[in-house]
Amino acid sequence: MTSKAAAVPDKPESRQERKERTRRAILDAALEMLADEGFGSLSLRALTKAAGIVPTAFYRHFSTLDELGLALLDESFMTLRGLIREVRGGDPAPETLIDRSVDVLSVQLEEHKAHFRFIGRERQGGNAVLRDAIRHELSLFERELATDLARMPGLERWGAADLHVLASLFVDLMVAAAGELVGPAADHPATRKELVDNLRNQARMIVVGAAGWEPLDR
Amino acid sequence: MTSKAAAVPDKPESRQERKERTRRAILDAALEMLADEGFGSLSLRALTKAAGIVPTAFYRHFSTLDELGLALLDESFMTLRGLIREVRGGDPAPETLIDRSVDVLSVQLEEHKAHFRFIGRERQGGNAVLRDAIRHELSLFERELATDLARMPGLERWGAADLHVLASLFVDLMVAAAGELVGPAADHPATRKELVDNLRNQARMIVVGAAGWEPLDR
DNA sequence: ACTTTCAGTGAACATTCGTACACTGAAACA
DNA sequence: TGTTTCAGTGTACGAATGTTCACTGAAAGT
Repeated sequence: MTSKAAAVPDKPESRQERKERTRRAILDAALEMLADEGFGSLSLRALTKAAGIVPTAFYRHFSTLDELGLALLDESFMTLRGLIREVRGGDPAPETLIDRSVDVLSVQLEEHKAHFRFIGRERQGGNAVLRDAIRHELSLFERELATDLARMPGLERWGAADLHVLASLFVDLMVAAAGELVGPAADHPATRKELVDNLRNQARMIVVGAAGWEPLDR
Repeated sequence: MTSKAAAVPDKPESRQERKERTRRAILDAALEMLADEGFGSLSLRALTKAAGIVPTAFYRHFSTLDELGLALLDESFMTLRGLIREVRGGDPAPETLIDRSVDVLSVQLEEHKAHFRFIGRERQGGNAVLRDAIRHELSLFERELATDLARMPGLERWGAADLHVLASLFVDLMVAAAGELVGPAADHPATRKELVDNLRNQARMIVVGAAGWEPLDR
């Protein structure tokens, strides 16, 4: 097919190019299979078959299944960090911040559905290594969010504990919303709109709470 | 051992008594194993071995593994409903309601850790049947919570949409907190106290938000 | 006292699993 | 040019999987 009909000479393929290509095939196959099953019940044989390689070839890229899981986590948290960066970029007008954040989340969630689904699944999943890694990364994410929030007008005098309360509320909200929006129910546009609208209102109610919040102790 | 040494005559065991006993053994074994793995990777052979029966005997109680999962869900949501009932009972003074709810949740969570862990795991787990069932039950739970909230002072004039926003916030918060509190990190008393304290503050911030909330449209 | 019911047994099955091992062939290197 | 490296192949293995079937023996029903 592509050998002669294609106009581009796609033949010359470096050795590490090819390796990287099958590595991606493995990662993509895993992400697709993880839509139907948990990481714990992921079969190496079925995975490699879906990736188009023979079972034993897997070990040329990962020495264990857990290593594959951690690689998937790296990818997934890359996109999660991209989310916060995209929200931060542009105008940081406090008024439009909620709408902007919800919109960005909605778009990124649709674009990298597999990554967020993976995080949401394995966050409470059976594998202890993945679970702890996700917990750690999410706490870093929350911390980063907290430092951002500290610069918001009206929150300058909040203590670390207050910021933690608010940031964890937002993270919990994001995780919960992501869990809903990656599900099959969110494919129906009207249902998806309801979910996003409710998410926006939830965020607003939390912001109202933050506005009326009197900082703890001290 | 128990045949002669025991003072109680534990011999006379009815047929359905015995059946119920092994059924419980299966359910308990499953709940224990589900602390380490997802339902999707639950092995029927390992399960029946843990329950003290031969693999094929499983089918005398459940015709499929999914049926076992649904039975576990029934149990788990029984305890969840017990939670809301216990909060409702006693004095419904709005002032102490948050502290009371958090305390009840903390105790019930410790007492029925396996049930809540099961719900939290399979909520985003691989099995579509369990996932949908949990989603449905949680939406019922949220609805029930919403009708309770509708009777609270200051919320009498809220619309269904407003109540949905607040109730879903509380449910998300409860699910998130449960996920943290069933983990091994919550075994350390100091860590657990931090988690519970933060949960209480999160609930308070939401309540402040609800107090300052102006109902949608109309 | 007999027959029936049925929870639990035990052997056997076809699959699927993860992994070890020796291999091939082309790219990278000398 | 000849040599080395190494991603991917193919076979083979023991272990574990879910499910079948005929069975046993004691409780339940007659």
